[in-house]
Amino acid sequence: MTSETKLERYAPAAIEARWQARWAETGAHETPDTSDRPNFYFVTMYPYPSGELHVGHWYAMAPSDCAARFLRMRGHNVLFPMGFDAFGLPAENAAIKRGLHPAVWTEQNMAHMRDQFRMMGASIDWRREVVTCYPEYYRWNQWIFLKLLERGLAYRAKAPVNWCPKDQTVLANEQVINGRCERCDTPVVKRDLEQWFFRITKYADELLRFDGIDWPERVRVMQTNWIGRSEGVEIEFAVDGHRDARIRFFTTRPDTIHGATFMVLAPEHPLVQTITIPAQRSAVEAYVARTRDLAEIERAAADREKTGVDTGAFALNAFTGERIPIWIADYVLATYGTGAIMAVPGHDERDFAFAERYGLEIREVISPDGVEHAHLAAAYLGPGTMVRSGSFSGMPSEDGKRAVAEAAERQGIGGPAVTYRIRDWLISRQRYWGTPIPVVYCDRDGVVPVPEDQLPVVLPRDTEFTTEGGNPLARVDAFVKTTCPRCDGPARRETDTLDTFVDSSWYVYRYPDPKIDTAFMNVDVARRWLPVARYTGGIEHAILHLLYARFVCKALRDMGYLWFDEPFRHLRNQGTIVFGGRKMSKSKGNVQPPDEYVARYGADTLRLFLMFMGPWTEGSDWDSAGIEGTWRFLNRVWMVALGDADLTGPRDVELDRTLHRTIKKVTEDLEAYHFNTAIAALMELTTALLHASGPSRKDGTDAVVLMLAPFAPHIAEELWERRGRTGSVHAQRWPEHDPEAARDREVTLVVQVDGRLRDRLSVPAGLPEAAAREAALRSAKVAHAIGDRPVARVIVVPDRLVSVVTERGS
RNA sequence: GCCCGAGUGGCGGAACGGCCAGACGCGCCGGCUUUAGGAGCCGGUGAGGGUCACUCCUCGUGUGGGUUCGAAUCCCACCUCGGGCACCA
Repeated sequence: MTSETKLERYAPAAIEARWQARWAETGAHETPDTSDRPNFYFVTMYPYPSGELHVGHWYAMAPSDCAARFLRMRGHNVLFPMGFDAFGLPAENAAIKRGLHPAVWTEQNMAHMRDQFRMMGASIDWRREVVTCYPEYYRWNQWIFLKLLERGLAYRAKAPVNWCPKDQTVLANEQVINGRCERCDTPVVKRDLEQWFFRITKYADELLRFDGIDWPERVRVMQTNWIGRSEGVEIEFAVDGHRDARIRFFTTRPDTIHGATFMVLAPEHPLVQTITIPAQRSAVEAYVARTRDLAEIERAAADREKTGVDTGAFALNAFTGERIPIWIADYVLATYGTGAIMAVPGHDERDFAFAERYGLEIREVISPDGVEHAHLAAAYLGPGTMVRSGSFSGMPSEDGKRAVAEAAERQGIGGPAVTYRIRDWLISRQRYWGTPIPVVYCDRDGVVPVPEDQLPVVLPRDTEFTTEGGNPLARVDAFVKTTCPRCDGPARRETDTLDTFVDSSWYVYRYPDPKIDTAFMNVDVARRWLPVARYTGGIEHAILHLLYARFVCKALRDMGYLWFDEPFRHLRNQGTIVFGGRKMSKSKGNVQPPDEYVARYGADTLRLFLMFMGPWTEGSDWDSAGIEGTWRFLNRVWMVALGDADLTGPRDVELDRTLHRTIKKVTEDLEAYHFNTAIAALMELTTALLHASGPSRKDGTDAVVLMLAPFAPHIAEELWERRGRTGSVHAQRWPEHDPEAARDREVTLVVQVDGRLRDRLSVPAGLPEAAAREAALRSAKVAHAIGDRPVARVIVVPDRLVSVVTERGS
């Protein structure tokens, strides 16, 4: 491909800077609220302002930008906003370490990251930026809290909660991963503390439904498992010698109730104190104390030997009439069900192990073969026939579930019940850099919400950040000491701040008009955009942000503030980008800065490379080795678009066919976020163009520049201009594929004999079956492969293959 | 332990409503160009075998079975890796 006039080289640095400046000047990415095109709200999860956009951020955001640009060219008025999840612990830790105020540190980071977004060429409408640490934003965070409080969806309660000793704060269950703090990996411990919660459990059933939203199966499964709905019955047994004491328990296996030979309470169960007999008191108290100090990971280790202590008390099994011992053990969790179980060692592995260790009775009440066995070597978990079960004996255990439940109901000691694994969302944090929870504590009036017209409760700027621990906010007297809004008497402000997941649970409602100061959302503008048509982000938020956002949406809907049931209509998660064996993350110290690659190859090449590495939803190992490939590709496009070629003459039907197939492929791939295969198709087309001439080359090249625009926005703009076209390439319509031009005239017919490929025939498309069969049998190679064996049958798949089966071969 | 997802050249990955395995790219090999380095361009590249020029043959998608004229693709079992949940009664 030599060209006589020397072609100027592709120099990305100058080109990218020039177009970024031009886009800023012309407001190219400022999306109007109304236009002649349908509105389309495309959001990618906003980042935490950790300091810089690393390759992991680019991996999340460049493809999202590509998808947004594609939808624009497809005729939508796309709003693609960005903001910062600006509250949170790292800012506070940086303050402690470097003596920089969290606000200053955060502001610096955001400034730098905005520049980096521009460098990436992201088509963000910055007029709509949302920053959660500004009072204009967190004021509405406080307002939402008050609304939830009004509606009984926020409450304060003392409960055993997760405490991270390193971060010196409590955590929500969702933020404890394998017994460790999600942020710092420190094992968490349980503490009994009075904290603020959001009543997410009230929406458990609705959160299990995903009607009308297009979300990945994986996320739906994760949320479903996390919510953990379990149907069974709740029954209560009386405690022998205690008139009023009843132990309620939940079970999914009422059919095994005649095998309940003892009961177990969680050590934290409120009845423990009441029922423990004097002789057992010291042993029980010691065990309770030991449990309290145990780290959650140790307690939760399923392989750990079961321990427990006898309370000395007895319950009365209402079905057998027996007195059964009541134990406490830490394998029963205070936070699930009622914190108490009927133990059926014959048919539950955990109860079996416990009974064996402490010599408690193991009784078979479900028999797989209907015969009573004297001894059980292990718990039998399957279905069978009820035995040793009084009047229920002989009944299939599946029927027994309902029969026992009904019997319990008749006796007035129980009934059907549903239990969930999900707990209410703990939203208090004992940290400074967050939204102050807008309540005060008054000696006379108790807990008093701050009136709406006194919002925001501003986070005081001046405080001391030390490593001493304790919430710095609690040390700011001017903040803490206040007057009660009700009685004007002296009062104390709440010094806990809101979990930052509260901030992110509603930020997408704020983007359409982030400046409105009379409401959390500008309804008139938001109606044109919401709900989010497409949302993208990391899979790590499957049961954190994505679950919380659904809950807050439903709660706001029920209060009349939203008109839809789900915040995100369509969701796709990019996979994780792994470097050095772990997820790329600043807190793990393995980030790859993009700067070096941008300086050397340009942002367009890096964007393209990240999208080309592999399927976006699968994630990838970061290995920059292949970046040369996308760089070369852009150079080839440059050459095709600007190099000399004879553009006169007849059309090239074959090239036109390649072109229209490529348009179809790239269009379909981009709809589905299959960036890697779309780029491969563009590479193929570009190579074909390099060797072509005539009007087909010209049209094909225009199409390549257009289709490249979402992937590599700068070079596409430059080539569009240099090729003498007017307007921005990004304002053009996406090319349409012509099915007629894409259609094959000739196809390759594969001929198999006894399953082996023996010949390929080039035949006209649409060849009738009989003719295809005949053509195949005429082939010398096929005849040779058949030999002297008789042909048993011939299968023809039109335009694809002919399969010949011989008698011996079949 | 339970529930998902995935195993394809030296590497990243294509093809998965059954039908030409390895698109595209990296790397590597050869050639052209260049004073040289670099860059670029052209060709080759799953393994093995063959009158290796053309045509050709055998094997080949984690392992072992199965269904089918035909399996990377469907079914069963197993192994390995990744992710989620994990004493949830």
